[in-house]
Amino acid sequence: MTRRLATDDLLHLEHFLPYRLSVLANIVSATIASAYAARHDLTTPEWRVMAVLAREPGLSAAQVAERTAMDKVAVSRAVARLLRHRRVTRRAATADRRRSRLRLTPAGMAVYIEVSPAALDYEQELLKVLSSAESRTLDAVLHRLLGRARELAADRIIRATNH
Amino acid sequence: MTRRLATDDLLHLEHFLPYRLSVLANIVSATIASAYAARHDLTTPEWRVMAVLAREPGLSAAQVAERTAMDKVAVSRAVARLLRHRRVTRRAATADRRRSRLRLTPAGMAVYIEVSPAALDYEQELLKVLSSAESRTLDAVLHRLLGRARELAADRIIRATNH
DNA sequence: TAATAATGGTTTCAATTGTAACTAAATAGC
DNA sequence: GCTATTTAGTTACAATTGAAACCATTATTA
Repeated sequence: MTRRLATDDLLHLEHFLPYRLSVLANIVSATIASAYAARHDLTTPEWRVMAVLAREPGLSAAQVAERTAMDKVAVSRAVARLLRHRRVTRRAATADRRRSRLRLTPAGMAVYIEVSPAALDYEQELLKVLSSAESRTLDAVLHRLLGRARELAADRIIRATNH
Repeated sequence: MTRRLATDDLLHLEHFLPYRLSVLANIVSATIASAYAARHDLTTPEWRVMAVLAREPGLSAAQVAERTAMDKVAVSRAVARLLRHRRVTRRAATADRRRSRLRLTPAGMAVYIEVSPAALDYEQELLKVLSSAESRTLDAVLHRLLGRARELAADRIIRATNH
């Protein structure tokens, strides 16, 4: 008994995981950005660069790119703005003079120390609607989904490259 | 016994939920887009508009915006492209001539019917790394997080407006 | 050790996106 | 019924982003 192809068999946007992830991530990022963007004249890429440099001073731009999942152009632009605002310093690495060593200035650290708790508060407010078991599951699930998403993305790239 | 403020107390990007959501959503969206963008000359906004029109023919642009979480400008641009490619039709609503009624053409439906299973396959591939219990939890958790994120975003807007 | 390739990072140019201003039609107030 | 508002959607302009070309330095290799 074959059925006609019905729209029910096809994709329903509201239930489609990629769409839901995208909407959630956008609203969350926009809300957080609205908290620091105006007050500190800080973009999301800058904020990410600062966050990794706070924990690992002396990283190069490429290392920052790795840790923030940004591309090198985005890092370059964020760093340029941070330099102009005297929030980071840059000097050439002694061994390899192509490579830079980036650090937060005290002023940069001060901004980070002020913004960071607000961001963490927001995260806590968001997680209030989950039980601690759900939070743990979410943590594990996101970790595994990200790994899987990277695998699938790599697959595609190989296929696309070999076209 | 008070401790000095350490970077451990501050935000660690890799563990920060908003950051992780953003990275995951981006890689997932980019992978899916790479599947249909080149093959069908279709952008993500167009794809979303098509997906809702497939299920609910005759929606207005504003209704499409609601259901896709896009703003009206993005919908307008996506619809303009879809009209040019003869993938949707538009006529004015009889009652209110400002309002449009949008429908997929057979050609538009054909594209949707071709792309849709590939997108659903991708979703299944992604979810393979989760148990069915985890999938169900994720579903519920995303639903609640989205509701909460909307509340928090609304809060901010009110505060921002009353500055 | 000269020539070539690879790497780190920046710049340029085009495409995408966001914000505000706008047009057209409908509704509300008087 | 005439003006003021609101709503639906588009357009214009600025800011952001992405892809490719680019410069400088280091590594490779013949």
